[in-house]
Amino acid sequence: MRFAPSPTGMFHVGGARSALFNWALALQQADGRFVLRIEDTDAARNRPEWTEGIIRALAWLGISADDPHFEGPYFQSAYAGKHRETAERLYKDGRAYYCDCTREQVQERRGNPHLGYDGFCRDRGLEPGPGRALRFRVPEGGPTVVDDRIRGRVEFEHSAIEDFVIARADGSPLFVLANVVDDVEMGVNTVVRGEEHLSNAPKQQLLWEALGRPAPVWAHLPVIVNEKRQKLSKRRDKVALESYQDEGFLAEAMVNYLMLLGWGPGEDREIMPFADMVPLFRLEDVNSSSAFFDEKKLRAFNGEYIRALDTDAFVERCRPWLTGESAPWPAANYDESALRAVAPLAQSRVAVLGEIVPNVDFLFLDEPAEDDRSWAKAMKPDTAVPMLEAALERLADPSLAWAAEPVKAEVEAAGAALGLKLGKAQAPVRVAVTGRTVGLPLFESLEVLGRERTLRRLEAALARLRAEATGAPDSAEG
RNA sequence: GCCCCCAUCGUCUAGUGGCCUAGGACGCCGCCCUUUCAAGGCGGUAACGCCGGUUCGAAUCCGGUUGGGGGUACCA
Repeated sequence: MRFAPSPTGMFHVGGARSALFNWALALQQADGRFVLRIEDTDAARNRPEWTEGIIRALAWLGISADDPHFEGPYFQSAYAGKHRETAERLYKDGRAYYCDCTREQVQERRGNPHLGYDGFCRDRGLEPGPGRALRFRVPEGGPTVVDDRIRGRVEFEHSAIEDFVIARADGSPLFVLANVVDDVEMGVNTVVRGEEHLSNAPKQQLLWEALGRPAPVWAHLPVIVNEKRQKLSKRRDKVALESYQDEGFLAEAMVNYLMLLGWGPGEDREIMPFADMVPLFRLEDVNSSSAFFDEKKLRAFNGEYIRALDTDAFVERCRPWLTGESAPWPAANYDESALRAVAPLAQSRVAVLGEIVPNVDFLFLDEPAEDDRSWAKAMKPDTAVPMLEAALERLADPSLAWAAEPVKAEVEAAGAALGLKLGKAQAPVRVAVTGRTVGLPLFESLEVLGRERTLRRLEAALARLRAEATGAPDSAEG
């Protein structure tokens, strides 16, 4: 097994799925190896942080460098000598030849920019030299048959494969060559990669044969597409694994979802830990049609995984959003015991961990969050003012035990006196205290918030309501 | 253009000639529960691209067609 990404951008979900499939296969055998090779030969487009990102992302998915099945990372750039050596050998064996044609010359001869190389230098016997690239001599007749574990036999007529370049004029190897040379060196026997590489397979198989090695087992995975059914692109689609991680997707959920893109454990099962999938995974069972990356379903999976956590684990995993830089409240305001008190209530309400923030911010913010739409919806002066006044009066009673049930009873009673059912009566109170019409169960929230802060917020809301009523009516909002 | 891949509900898929009046999941809709919102429960919506074959019988096999997609670099 091997996974050979190129560090030319943020690590994305397609690469993650390929890595996972490779990983599952490697784990199936005691001596299975998952070789991570960073293909960094395109110096202009590589950056060290991308490489670090790949390793970090793999670790997040559970593909850990600490595992004995993991090997690497190797860096392709370190094997340049071997690449050149192999290119030279291919030339000496007559399997490749030098060519000094420019792209313009080829096009001029063929008259069509889409037609490939015409073999002009095939028999010119050019020696190595400046301006001369090395081309592989594709055999004259017959096809190369790629035996793909997912797609079956795929035939490529040699007449349709041009004599492709394997080394640039400066001697540096191209992907097709470097990739094969490294795989040969590293003893890779199974290549599982995206469908976009299918057209490289016959060329690489020819190279393996030219080097006197049996070609590896090939498996070309269906591409992952966007809603327009185009291959996911780093430019236009949200594909970075890191962005999902930042939003609060659980690695377990991401892994589970990704494994289901093109494959399934069978028996109508979907939610399943990776470890249980490993023994069940078979390349032969992988689908060959492209799959849409459905974030809605990913979210549903994530919700399932979040709800399956126990409270401690849930709190633990929410911590980065609660105590990190992004938290909207002053760090000193954070109170873990308050959080723990409402955590079970929040757990079934968040689909991604990041959503914990708007659910609990009323506990840690000095003022409730400002949400104009909520205010406009719940704070209709004719009902909100009397309701808040009544609630305030009842809740201010020092003999009232400050707990969810008694508080609920008071608010309910205050509403009843005004002819409001609890559903209506609680709305202004909720907005006054939390800033929003939706959120955690209100009375449990008030219990945790405490009497003082609750009363203060009710007063503040009432004051604002009165100010708006007596203020400039022409500027009132609908 | 050329080469190659693909084709079941909106989406991910089950299905490998009769078990299919096509199953599951996400989504969507409705109902129940309910202090909001979720979660949960119950129910519903919705698909074999098309045309020919083969066969007693086709979502399943074959051919064609249409439609998607990938590749077509001295990128990876």
